[in-house]
Amino acid sequence: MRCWLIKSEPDVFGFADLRRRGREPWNGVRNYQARNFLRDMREGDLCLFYHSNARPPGVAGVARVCREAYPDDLQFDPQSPYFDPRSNPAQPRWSMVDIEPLVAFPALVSLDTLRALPEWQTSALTRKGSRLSVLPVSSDQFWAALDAAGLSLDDLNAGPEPRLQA
DNA sequence: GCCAACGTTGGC
DNA sequence: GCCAACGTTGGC
Repeated sequence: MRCWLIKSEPDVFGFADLRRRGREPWNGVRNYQARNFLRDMREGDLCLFYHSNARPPGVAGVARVCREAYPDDLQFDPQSPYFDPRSNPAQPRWSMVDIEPLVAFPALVSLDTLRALPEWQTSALTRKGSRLSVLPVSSDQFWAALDAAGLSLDDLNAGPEPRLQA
């Protein structure tokens, strides 16, 4: 099982939204490196759900991949901001996975907190100027983030988050 | 294949 | 709102 970090702007779609939805297609990724990482994801992989463009930015919880990569339908929708006129259904350019919420962090683990952890020194997340929205995370980094949230393996094994009311 | 112009990301 | 860093586009 691999670990990942995925970014989302909470004003647009935050971890609480994922808890309300129960499950969500992770669409709109339009960067080749990030897309390739999406395609590497396997069912059951864990994702740190990161809030970008937030004050403060940081990890809000853990999600789990519940469907592996398939074509992102928004690339074919002319009404969508994610429409890509150069893609075609025979050879879709962009992919998405489905994710579900697993554990909400009791409190956000901020970017500042991650930066202070030795495990995170080498991450693309903490590297200045890096804008990658999907990136691999080592198991050391994953557990360090979970520990910073005050959580343990037991909390992950407790199973999916109860669905929030919409 | 180079590279200038442009658009976007995302922390601050 | 600013702007540094980065990716993409397209003329040549």
